[in-house]
Amino acid sequence: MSVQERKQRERAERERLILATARELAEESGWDAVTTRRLAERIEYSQPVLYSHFRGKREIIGAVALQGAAELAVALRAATSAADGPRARVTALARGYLDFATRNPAVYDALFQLDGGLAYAQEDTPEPLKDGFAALLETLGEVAGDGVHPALFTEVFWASLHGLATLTRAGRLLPEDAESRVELLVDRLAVV
Amino acid sequence: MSVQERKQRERAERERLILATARELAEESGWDAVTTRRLAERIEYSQPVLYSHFRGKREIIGAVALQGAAELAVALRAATSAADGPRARVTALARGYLDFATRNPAVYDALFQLDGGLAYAQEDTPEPLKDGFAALLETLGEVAGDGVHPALFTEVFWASLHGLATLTRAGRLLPEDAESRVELLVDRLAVV
DNA sequence: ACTTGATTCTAGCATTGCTAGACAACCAAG
DNA sequence: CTTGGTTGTCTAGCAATGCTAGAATCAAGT
Repeated sequence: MSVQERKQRERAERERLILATARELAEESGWDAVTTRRLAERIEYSQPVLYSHFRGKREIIGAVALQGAAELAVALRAATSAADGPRARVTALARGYLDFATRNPAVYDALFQLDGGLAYAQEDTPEPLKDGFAALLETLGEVAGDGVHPALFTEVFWASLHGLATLTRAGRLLPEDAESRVELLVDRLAVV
Repeated sequence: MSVQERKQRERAERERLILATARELAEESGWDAVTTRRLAERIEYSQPVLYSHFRGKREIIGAVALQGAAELAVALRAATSAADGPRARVTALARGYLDFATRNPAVYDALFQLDGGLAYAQEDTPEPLKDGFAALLETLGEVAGDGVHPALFTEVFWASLHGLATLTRAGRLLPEDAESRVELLVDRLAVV
């Protein structure tokens, strides 16, 4: 048995290596640069090995997205926990979210821009994704306002953040006024 | 001279054909399906002809994006002109925007998701893009609220709409509650 | 030592964006 | 009409992509 166990361990280790390398490559030069050949070369295996772990490139993106969702949830909870009062928590949440998108553009792309073959907003949505949304909901639910469904409010707030994040990163919005935009958004949307 | 003029006309006509076909193909099966080979075949010319009109695929996307920007501006002005009062105009604007994104997903992608090699939010930004933003500003400037820069407010509102549009289309938000989200957004962001 | 079964690699397919160089069509001058 | 040159278009090909079939290799158990 121990032989098989060792093999399984090694296999799991290699899978981690693949994902870490894919992410590294993507953050370095974008997901377009993550070709199966380059990835295979970096992990010092041949291409077909990748396909023994993942169905294809899409599934690799999906796996990175799941990692990212978990990290995003952690980052959001860390950001809000330091703040006092609902209003301050929402501001911290917004800043934390945009910060995450700026600092991990490739992971953010995997999560919300690219096709990783994941199911969103459904029953079979993977746990990390649900938890990411839950992290948003925890803080935003407090400021949804009377008669407004917390989940609906969270969706709208999230969409706004997402819009700011993507438009800024795509050069459609200048980064200078990022902070003013966040303040305006929180001021208007959150009911305190 | 008339010979040259005819040739120029024919050339311009063919350029229109290329763009219309690219757009058609993109709306049919997404921009990934718009390959230079398929495009060339549809217009019944060989691939290199495309490169005598555009530097490459990116520039074709950019050209479609410019068309789209002009159409979006028209659509937004048409939507708002029928509404009475600032509040109704903003609602109409939001609906019109999301409608445009839903009805022309490929064009919307060319405009705001893909790289068409265009400059945004700068001096050398092409006129149609500036005008698209202007169309938003005309209606949103009215409801920015005291002490809030109209352009800043427009950016935030636009980002929210963009977030709703992209997340919905990518399956990250369910389309059922689209209308509720718009109402909530307008209610909170617009100062009437 | 040998066989068997899993694992990994080499080599290749079809498709992509893009381009060089051959070829043909056309127009102006003789 | 013929010729010469320009302009335009096409054929053929490159390197890179995602993915896969089948050969080669390695390790485990007898």
